[in-house]
This record gives sequence, structure tokens and C-alpha cells, in this order.
Amino acid sequence: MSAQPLDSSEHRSGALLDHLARRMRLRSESVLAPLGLRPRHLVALTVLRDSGGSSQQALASTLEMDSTNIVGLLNDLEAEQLIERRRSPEDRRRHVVELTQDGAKRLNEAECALAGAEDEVLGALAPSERETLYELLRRAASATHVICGEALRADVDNC
Amino acid sequence: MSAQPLDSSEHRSGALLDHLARRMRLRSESVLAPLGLRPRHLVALTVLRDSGGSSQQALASTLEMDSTNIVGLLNDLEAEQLIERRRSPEDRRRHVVELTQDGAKRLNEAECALAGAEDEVLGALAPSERETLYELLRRAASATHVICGEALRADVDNC
DNA sequence: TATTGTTATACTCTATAACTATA
DNA sequence: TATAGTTATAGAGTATAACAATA
Repeated sequence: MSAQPLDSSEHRSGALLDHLARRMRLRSESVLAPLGLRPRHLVALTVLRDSGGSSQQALASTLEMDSTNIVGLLNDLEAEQLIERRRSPEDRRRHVVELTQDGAKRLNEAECALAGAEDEVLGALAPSERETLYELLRRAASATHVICGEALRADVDNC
Repeated sequence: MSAQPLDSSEHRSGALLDHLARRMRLRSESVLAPLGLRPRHLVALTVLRDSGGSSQQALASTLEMDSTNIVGLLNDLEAEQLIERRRSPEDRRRHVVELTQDGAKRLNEAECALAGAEDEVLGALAPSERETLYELLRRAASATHVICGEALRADVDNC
């Protein structure tokens, strides 16, 4: 301990981040369950909507998920006809994955439900603070990788 | 869509939170590995230091972890003599868990390593912004449960 | 030969149930 | 009877390896 505590506070945010993310995930799972979706389904749907369609590899890369896990994820969504897989005409190895109308509709509903979950978890923060938090998270996330606000954002005018 | 986009931006922070927490965890795992620790070990050590000792149940409650998982976690730490388990004299069912000197030392080293991981993950944010982020996370986290800044905080004067 | 998607599989994480020793 | 800690175990999540189709 030096005499001057001037700089002082380097705070570790890692554990807090982990803790809060876990709570958010648990609450999100609860509110999404009635819609037959899980949080991971939602991020996939969101990226697909915002990108207007994507290959499975591209999706894996955007979500920083292992591509083998994308398969089952899309199987779920396809079984409920929320997405469609088509072979790409340009490269027949590729699947072009796109949202269906049902998918877009379900996504809207899910986003409304999620807003409720966030209200619970972030209820201690004022709206302006929540906006600040969002902005900080978005910048930190987009700095190191492709996934950024545009892909993970949702404006909800529709609840 | 109504005419006035006034309120507008309700942004979903859930996916961002999850994404960033995952990155932080991965980086933390990397920098902690040489010290023989994992992120979960660190939060346990931190809580034990800040609380000055705790029963395993209390620890489980603070960390919002299942108490059965605390057992293995403490086994790891005890095997490296970073913590001690003693039967409580007042209630011999209870274990009083406390940090050893080695544990306190290892915790310091780990916190320095973690600071590096955070620099990587949050590098896009200015110091003042990181402080703001920390403060928002802390308030959101402490609102709903016991785990709060004091328990998960680490001032590092010692790197 | 490399790449996209797929399957099978192993490994980790977490939670549930049953047991013990104390209260 | 209830509680603290422990063990065994099953389920979910995630990653690795091998394979088929296409480039």
C-alpha cells in the first residue's frame, strides 16, 4: 500500500458481468418458455432478421458459436417453421437460412417478453442508465468482434 | 409504428450481456490457468476474504450456487491449501471456511492477472467508462440479491 | 485438397436424490 | 423432524472427430 491512494479503484467487473448475465439468462428462459423458445433461439432469429439471411457458417461466426451446435439450433427453429433452409444456387454446399413470416412474428412476441425480463433484472437502473449500460456493452462487444449493436439490437415499438 | 418515435430505443441488453460475459470468462480462464485457478475459484476466494469466513451454505447462498457444487469447489481450494475447513464449535454440523495465507496471496496474484483479462475485453472503453460500467453492474446486481460490490470487488494496489 | 453441413461422441457443468452426522 | 455437508448420478451444454456432398 503506497501512501497515495490516488488511482485507487480498479474494479473487477468480470464476476459481476457473469453473475448478472446468468440472472438475465434465467429470467429470459422463463419468459420465453411459453413461446417455445430459448435465449439462443432468439439471438439466432435476431441475427437472421437483421442480416436478411445467412449461411450456417456465417451465423456460427457471428454468434461465436461452434458450427456443429448451429445445426440443432436451426433444426429447432425449422421444426416450428420459424426459419427456412435452402441450398444456395451459387454454392450448393451452402444453406441459405432465412426467417419466415412466422419467424418474424414470433421474434416480435419474444422481444416483448424479453423486455419484461430485463425490467426485472435491471429494474434498479433508471431508463437513462439502462441506455448507458446498453451503449457501453455494445461498444465493448463490437470492439473485439463482429457481433455488435445492429445485430443484437431490438427496438420495440411493437409491444 | 406510431408517428412519434420519441421514446424509441428500448434496447435489449440481455444478449450483449451474455456475449460479453462469455468472452470475459474465456479470457479469465486463460489468464487464471497458470495459477491453477478457474473463475469460480476466484469468486469463492474473494467472498471468503471479504466476509472473513463463512459456512458452506452461506457461501452457496451468496454465490447463488447449488450447495452440492460448493463441495467440489472447496475441495479444489483445500487441496492447494488456499482455504481451510474447520468444524464450527457452536454447531458441529457446520464447516467454517476461511482463507489461508497462501489463499490470500494467490488471490492477489489472480486479481492482477484478471486485470489484464479485463483490459483485453473492455479495452474499447475509457477508464471512466469502465468505472461507470462497473457501477451500473454493481447496482443492478445488488438490487436483487445479496451479492454486491463489496463481495465481488477488488481494489488492486498490489500489481 | 478444402469447405459446408451433418452425425456421433466425449467432456464439462449443474441440479436432483439419497445418505451421514449433528441439532 | 430438520439442517449442513457429502456422494452418486442424470441431464443439458459445448466441443472434437469423422463423414458426405460439393467446390
